[in-house]
Amino acid sequence: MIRKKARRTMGGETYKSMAGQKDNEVPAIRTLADLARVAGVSTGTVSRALAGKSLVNVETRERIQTLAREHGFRPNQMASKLRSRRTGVIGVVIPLGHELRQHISDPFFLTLVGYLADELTEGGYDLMLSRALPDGTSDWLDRIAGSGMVDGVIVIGQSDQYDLIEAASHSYRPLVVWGQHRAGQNHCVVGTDNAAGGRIAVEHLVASGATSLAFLGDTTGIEIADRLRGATEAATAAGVPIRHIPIPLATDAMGPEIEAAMASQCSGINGVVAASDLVAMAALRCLHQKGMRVPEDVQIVGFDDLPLAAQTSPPLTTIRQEIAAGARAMVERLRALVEKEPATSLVMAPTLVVRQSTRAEG
Amino acid sequence: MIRKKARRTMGGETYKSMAGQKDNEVPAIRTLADLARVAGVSTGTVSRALAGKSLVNVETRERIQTLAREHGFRPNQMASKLRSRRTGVIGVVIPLGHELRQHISDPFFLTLVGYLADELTEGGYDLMLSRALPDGTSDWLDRIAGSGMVDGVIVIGQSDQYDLIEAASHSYRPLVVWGQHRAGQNHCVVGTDNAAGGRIAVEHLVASGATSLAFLGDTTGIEIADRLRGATEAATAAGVPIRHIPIPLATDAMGPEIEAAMASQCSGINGVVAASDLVAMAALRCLHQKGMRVPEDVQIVGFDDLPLAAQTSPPLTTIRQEIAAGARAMVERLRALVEKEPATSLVMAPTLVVRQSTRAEG
DNA sequence: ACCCCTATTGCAATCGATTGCATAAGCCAT
DNA sequence: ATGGCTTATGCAATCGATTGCAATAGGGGT
Repeated sequence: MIRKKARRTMGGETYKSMAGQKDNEVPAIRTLADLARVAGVSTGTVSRALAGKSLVNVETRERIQTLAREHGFRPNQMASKLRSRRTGVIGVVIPLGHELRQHISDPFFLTLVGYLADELTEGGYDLMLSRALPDGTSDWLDRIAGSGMVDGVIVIGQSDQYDLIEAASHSYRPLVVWGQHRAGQNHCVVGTDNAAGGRIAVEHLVASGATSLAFLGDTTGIEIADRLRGATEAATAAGVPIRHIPIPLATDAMGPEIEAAMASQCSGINGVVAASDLVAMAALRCLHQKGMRVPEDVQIVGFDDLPLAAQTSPPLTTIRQEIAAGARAMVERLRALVEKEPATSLVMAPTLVVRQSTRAEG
Repeated sequence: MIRKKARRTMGGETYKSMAGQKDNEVPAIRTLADLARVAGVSTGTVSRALAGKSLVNVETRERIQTLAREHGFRPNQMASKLRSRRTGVIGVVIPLGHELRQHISDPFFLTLVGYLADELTEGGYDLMLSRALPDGTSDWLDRIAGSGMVDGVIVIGQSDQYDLIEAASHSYRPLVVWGQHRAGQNHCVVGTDNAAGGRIAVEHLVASGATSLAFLGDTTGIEIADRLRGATEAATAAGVPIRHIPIPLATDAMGPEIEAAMASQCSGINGVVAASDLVAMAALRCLHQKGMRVPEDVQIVGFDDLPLAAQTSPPLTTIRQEIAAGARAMVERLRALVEKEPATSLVMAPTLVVRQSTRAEG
């Protein structure tokens, strides 16, 4: 045990004294103080020079900047952020509340993450990605928000954590959520009018001849529940029957379940509203295997308009969510909140993108 | 000017004194010192107690931990990381060297990011996501590696930055790259044997009756170039002609270009090796529109085996890359490197996944 | 009764950059 | 020549947690 202890200590020492000297002949400049010594000025001046402040002499500033570049010096961010009380990092969290099987690699989430990464990088922020598995303790949001590591938090999808998010938003301000808006809610949300999306989908199906509908998708997530609500309303208004088939949204488990569900419950259905493009794709494939033609025998409308919706055969008619615009809006709002300014929620109108998985209207 | 200065100072003060008091009646405990005062001990003891060290009395430790939980106190990570010289953050970078149009939301990258997020979170690390647009200055890797914000860096895809990565690996150790392995390289890489993948694809196509082949995909990325090389070797060995059609891999621009390319160059082709599943999907759709049947008229083999490869119609025969296993391997290796232990590169064997876009062999 | 030892706890230096304030130098006007 | 002003720089406190070392108290052995 003593030996182990000794070894560890020595290891630490070795690390410290050798760090950065392996491939550099020069003594390696690691801190502001090092650079200050080389430049013959104080650390304060170096700090100001590197920050490009006008307080320092132009000549001095450039000399120091050149020196820093030559030595590949970059100030330690940890120290900087500690002192300036600003991290320049935004936390992006995906709560996986219902359906633990729904992996973080869900295409919709990842597409949104991609756009967020672009927007945040553009604005000089870094992006810290976390997945949260809410358990009983329910401190997943506090943990990341209160860690002192991030200036603000973006939550992608409310899952079944709506109440917790709403509660957290009262004490933690720089918080923007992708999801469903409810009247009177406190937290700033950006999302799509899901009910309208469901309605539009059904109206399109009815207009192009569908007479017996199904809604495919589990409605634990409140966004999905709202899509079903809109779809049901429109179906009722049109006098067309609609059946709800709550298959899970998890990518990997979708295949078998959808086949079982469709085999047993879908006889006579000629119009399908899918909770997402992925569900629609699974349905497409399932129908194809059963020898049903799309859109001749059954019409399908997806939801999301992911890039790959245009790549299926037939290409998918779908309800488009403006993911890129949404990402931009979220970052704008979060920045406002970080600056202590107010921000209002945004509910975007969904649009129908007609491709070839439905017939022409009329 | 004086007024402005004064205002700024006051603003700062206000922020400081009011922070965290908005929704809390209690004076809010923000620092170790605050908690120490409440608990009647020193900050050192609190620090040790929260870290769960055995040095402190069990009783005291539990009292402090309870107190911390009650007040929702969480130590400031910036300070902690500064002192302990360990950030617990891994940087994940996607260099977009060739093809700036290739968005960060490329499904393959994002799938890998998803798995990495899972693996890293599991291991107690956070993940900082960056996209890098290498320009002339070429310091994108140093910038993130030397920022002091991360313990290590994972680079997803070498793009056309192989030399820069190789160079950086000499001075920056905790670095693991997803991509192509070259003999004698210094940086630790995890990836697939791309040449073997190309070879397998061609062998399968030939075995199932293809007599005139095409390879679809731009080969600026060295991984893709290697796939083409393997494919060409196998075609030559089998005495079957193969044509290279360098369409770009960018998702959005793929549609039109692939159609133009296939229209002009693909007459007589009955076997296609795609550089990725996405390219394969585009080809699939294109052929479908032209009335060609897959696999009866043309057979297609994709590359990657993304989850959605099973969802196309017909489902895609493809060369599988072990993305999940790769992510795990990368994290394992990175952890070793962070601990100053050696790590060796890993080249995984690709496997053929036969679905319905190719005919039965023999 | 005295000394040694161990289990706890406090003290203060430290990580590295930032920034308010003080200081110094240079310049102009009186 | 002196005071006022601008510009440039240095000094030292500060951000908040960690940790080596010192100090204290209580327990046991002789």
